Parts: sequence; C-alpha cells; structure tokens
Amino acid sequence: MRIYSSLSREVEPLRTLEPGHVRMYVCGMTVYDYCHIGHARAMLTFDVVYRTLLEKGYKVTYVRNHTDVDDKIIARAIENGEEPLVLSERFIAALDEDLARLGLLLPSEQPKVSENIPQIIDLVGALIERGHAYAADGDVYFAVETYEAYGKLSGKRLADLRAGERVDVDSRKRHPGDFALWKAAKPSEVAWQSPWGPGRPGWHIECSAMSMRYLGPGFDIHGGGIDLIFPHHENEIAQSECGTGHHPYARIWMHNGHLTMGETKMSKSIGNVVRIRDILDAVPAEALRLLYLESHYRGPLPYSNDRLTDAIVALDRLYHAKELVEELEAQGSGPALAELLRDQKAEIGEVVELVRGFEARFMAAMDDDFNTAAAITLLHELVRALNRYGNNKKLVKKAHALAAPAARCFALAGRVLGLGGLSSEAWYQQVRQRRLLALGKSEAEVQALVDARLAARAGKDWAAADALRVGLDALGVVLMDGPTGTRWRMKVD
RNA sequence: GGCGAUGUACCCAAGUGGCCAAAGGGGCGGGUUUGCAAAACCCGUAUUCACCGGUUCGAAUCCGGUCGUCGCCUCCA
Repeated sequence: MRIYSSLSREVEPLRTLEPGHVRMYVCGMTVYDYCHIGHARAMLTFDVVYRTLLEKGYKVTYVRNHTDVDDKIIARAIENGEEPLVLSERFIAALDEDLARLGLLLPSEQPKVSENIPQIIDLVGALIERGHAYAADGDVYFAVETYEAYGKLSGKRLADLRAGERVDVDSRKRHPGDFALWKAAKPSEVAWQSPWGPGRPGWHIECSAMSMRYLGPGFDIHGGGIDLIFPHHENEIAQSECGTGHHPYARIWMHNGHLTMGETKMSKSIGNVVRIRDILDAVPAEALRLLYLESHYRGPLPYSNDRLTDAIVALDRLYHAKELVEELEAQGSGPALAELLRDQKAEIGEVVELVRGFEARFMAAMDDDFNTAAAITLLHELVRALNRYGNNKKLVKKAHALAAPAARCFALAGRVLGLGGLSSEAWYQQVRQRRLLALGKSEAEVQALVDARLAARAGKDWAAADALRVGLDALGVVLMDGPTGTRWRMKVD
C-alpha cells in the first residue's frame, strides 16, 4: 500500500505504528449549513480510503469530527435567534442523513468539539506550561516562533507570510502568525469556564485534542481538503507536537483536491454551491460516486451535469452486465471454470481470465495511492467482456460456473468503491423512480401504456405498437423488447 | 510577491524513462442484432501527450526555459 503524503511530498509505503492497525483522523465539517457536493468529495475520498484499508484486512480506527463550536455557527445562530448548539445539532443530523444516502460507512468515532472542552483546555494549558503559548486578555495564542519546524507541511516560511495584508494584525499577538488557541467569550456568547476566563476553543485546537483522545499523540493518517493545509493543518501540527512533545503527530497527510464548477472551486463564500441532498434527489448515489471516483482524489474535479449523465449511462451498462450474472446464478450449476477454459470459444476464455485476475488487479490499483480510475477501468473491461459473452445466447447456456466468481468481482467493487454492489433491479428502479418523480408520473401509468403496446405487438399491429412507443418516448420512457418480455426505463437526459 | 498544483483526443480521464504509433468512460460516424426500435456487442475517431530547447540508444514521462489555467497565503472539504 503506497500513499502520497503532503508532508514528504512523495508516495510512501504505509507503515503503521502498530502492525495491522491503522489509526486515521479526518477533518469533518463545520456544521452551520447544509453540505454541498464539494464537501461530499472530501467525505467520499476518505470513505474509499477507509473501505480499502478494511478490505485489505487492517483494523481501522477512523475518527471524523463534527466542529459544532465556531464563529460561523455563532454568527448564524444569532441571525436565526437560535442556540448555537441547537443549530449545529440540526445540521449534524442533516449531514448524517446526506452521507448515509451517499453510501458512506460510519467512522469509528465522530466526536464533537462541545463534548471535548476539558481535553482542549488541558492541551492549551500544557502549551502554556511548555512555553509555546501565552494568555492575553482572556485569549490564548500559540507562539509560532517557539516551534522551529513551523511551516513544514505547507512549505511556508514565517518571513514569507504576508500577515496583515488581508486581515489586520491583532496587536496582542507577539508574532503576526500567532493563532488563537482559546478565545475569550463576548458577553452572551456560548462559553465554557477556563483558567483564562470564560471562552471557547480557537479553530485548530479541537482537532488536535480530539485526535489525541481517540488515537493517541501519534497516529498513521490524517486527512482533509487541500485548502486545510494552511493554516489549519500547519497549526494543528505545531500545537500537537509542541503540546505532547511527540512527533510526528501524523505520519501521512492526505489531502483531496477541490471540486470545481467550471474553473472555480465550489465554496459557500463564492455562492456557487449545489447541495448533496438536491443531487441525491435527482440521481442515484452511485452516479455521484462514479463521477467522483473517475478522477484521482488529489487532482481537481470538474463537476457538471453532463458528467453526471455520463455516469448514469455507464452504470446502466454495468448493471446490464450484472443482470446477466444474476441470471446465470439463478440458473444453477454448469461446467466448472477449469472446464470452461478448455472451451475454444474466445468469449468464454476472455471472461474467465478477467474474472480470475480481477481481484488482484483491482486491489493493486487501489494499493497505488488509491487509483480509483484504474480500478474502474478494470470494472469496465469486465463489464464489456461479460456483455459480449452475454450476447451469445448459445454460450450463455453453458457457462454457469462463471456466475459466482463474476458476482464476487461486483461485490468487491461494491465493498471498496461502493459501485456495482446493488442488484440490477434495485439500480434500474432507482433511476426510474427519480425520473418519474421529477416528471410527476406514476409507475402504474407508464406500465399501463407499456402493456397496451405489448398487446398490440402480440396482435402484430405494428402501427399501433409504434404509436404507443412514440408516445412513451415523449414521456421519456425507453422500451427494451427482449426474449423474456418488454422492459422499460427512463431516459436520463 | 511567496508557496503549491496542473496543461494528454470533441468532453471527462489513467499513464510519470522502453510492454505507449498513449488505457477506460461519454460523444460522434459506420456495422451486427431487432417486426421497427432501444439495450448490448463490433469497427473507427491523438504517428501524439501546451510550446521551445536539452539529457538519453530510447521521453507524454527526466532537466532548463516560455505560455496558459487553478488553488493557498483570511473563513473554506
């Protein structure tokens, strides 16, 4: 398993602190609003990391936090006339729902800032004691000049930071780069009692405190969006390593690239956001997952509706192949795989080879810094071979032995990528329902028209049958006549 | 100004020294199949990897330069 680390700036082997056990912390969300599909990319990236590690047999302790105490939350709560923690609780529930719909596995722990205040206060106290932090008027600041390695993650040097250029420098700071560990509460703000007076944690300290609580002073992987490298992660390293004296804090730093709309990143401050829930109302979660996983997690991800449609089309084809596998499985046993290989038919040999080599090649792609695009290519190759084979009705009757191993390939992709794990019927049903809903049509309504056409066909009244089909086409319904009957589905565009 | 990415076909995208006269998906064109369709499958669609120069027996992949785009340096996944 090789992973690119932003800290070393190279791909390095995963060497866990404890054999067979990966400890991973990922920066979660600041919950003051619904999450958008850019956030979804970050969450999905580390979901796939988690799934891959589990598949490889690691024990994984995966911690992802909810930041529920923060300036923006307070500001929003004041706007709403709502208690900050009530507001954040509401959005945590919404986030949980969105991520569940996206098919994300639950992390081992999901700590909240509000439930880790004592740990934070202890850490701030330790930093003061060790001479890395100082109190000023109820605030506590980290003194960046006391940490010689400051800047090692982001590559920034203190002298280069143009502090004060965009934000006024607080005169209480000893160095413009010093950052708040603890903020004195303004009257009527949420506050906790501390040795420095009532206040709340600064932005970065919570991740240090929560990761240490669940993972210890040093752990294996720390993840988050690329925009967090500076200042968030840089500061997290400084306060953690200075607070415990243990280094390195995290051994591998992973950062996912941004999702972009056109050329610019999606961001709440820019206002070009699309909510997770709105997309998931319109398309199945796997479509979004496929779109994301087709690009490497570290690069930018250009989002567009066209690409989302492309993904649905590709998944339709994938589930067409899976349907064949399901049919073969239902038909029971046939000749053994080895026997199939002796068959001279090229179609069989090819599928057998692909199926047999699938798991090793798939996992090799994932081992290479999570090359999901390469893994998906293998899935596409398998799908094409399966479909080609499925077109040959004579061959299909002979090769039931293929069914179980082919099904295992889909199951593997389902476990690791969250793609291809559904039954074909469940997939088609999802696409149908969402389109039907969008069009305000009912399934029964469509089915009646399909049945009427079927009757016309049975009487070889081609003119009537075609007229009905044209009508259905206008509704966005595509018909597929097969040997076992007529199936239909909704057009995606 | 500093730091960091990135530029591969109509679109998306993998590949970072020889297996590349460059995967895979979408699109488009042609074909098989079909009552006609749809789906599936087959064939085609980059002698070329932003541009210029260099290293090498050999480069999309390494080095130098130029141009373009994006991100961070303030809150941000």
